[in-house]
Amino acid sequence: MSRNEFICDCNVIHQDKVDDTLNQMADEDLLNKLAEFFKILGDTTRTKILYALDKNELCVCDIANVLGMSKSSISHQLGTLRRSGIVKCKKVGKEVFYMLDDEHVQQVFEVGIEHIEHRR
Amino acid sequence: MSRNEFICDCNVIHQDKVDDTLNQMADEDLLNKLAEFFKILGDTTRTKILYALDKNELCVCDIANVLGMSKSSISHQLGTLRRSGIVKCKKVGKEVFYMLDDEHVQQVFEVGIEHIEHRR
DNA sequence: AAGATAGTTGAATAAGTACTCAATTGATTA
DNA sequence: TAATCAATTGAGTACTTATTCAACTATCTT
Repeated sequence: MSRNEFICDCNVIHQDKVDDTLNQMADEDLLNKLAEFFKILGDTTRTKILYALDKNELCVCDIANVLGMSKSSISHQLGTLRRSGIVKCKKVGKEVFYMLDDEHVQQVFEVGIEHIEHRR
Repeated sequence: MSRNEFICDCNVIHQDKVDDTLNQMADEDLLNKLAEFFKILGDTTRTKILYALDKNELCVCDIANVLGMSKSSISHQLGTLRRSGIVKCKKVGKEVFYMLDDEHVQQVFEVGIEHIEHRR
């Protein structure tokens, strides 16, 4: 009687493959953080902000103008990106300049674009 | 009077940087698809499914047992992954075996894991 | 000191979505 | 043919979240 019977609503069909997969699975914690990372990238507004910041350091108003959106919504999203360590900022007078804080974002974007262009 | 005044609720502070960024921005369509791709990856269940399928081809029950979740919820998520071209499947009798259909997923995962391990 | 401007923040709302449950399909077997 | 089992599907629900709006903070200018 495997542990799975209590957790899942179906039988184990290929116990060997299930066990092998379970042995190779990464930490629950790592997989959650991985999903969290992609969730942050998985929004049009945030994607555009990051793409823009890859080209230039920009203040909130600049970004709002590039995307054609309100300052407030951009600021909210920048907060999300900042809290997850993907962008950082420096304050200069009244203005706050944002920039990328993670070289992995560019890499992930490149692969993502390859995926899209390959699939059309 | 720039076009931005009509779209956005704030002034253009650095017109040169805004223009330069706009010139370098990717297609709206590409950026939407990019965000869509990451959104698919940005869910714990789907991340775990993809990680598991990277190790073995599995049927729906196998995956349900590996993740300790119901067959129905796994099937729903597999549908999402299939429709976005990230996994494919082959039917063998009553069983349906799923596998990755995109080498970019592994690459993106690798970079994502680097990002997480670097940042702790 | 007063006014203007950049940016942040919290609450409210509207839209999206992951999972459950129940019903159904499709293939195998008795 | 009936029963069984893997898998799919649609509706319903609970939860999350992106944007708006309004109020607020901080900094600069006059």
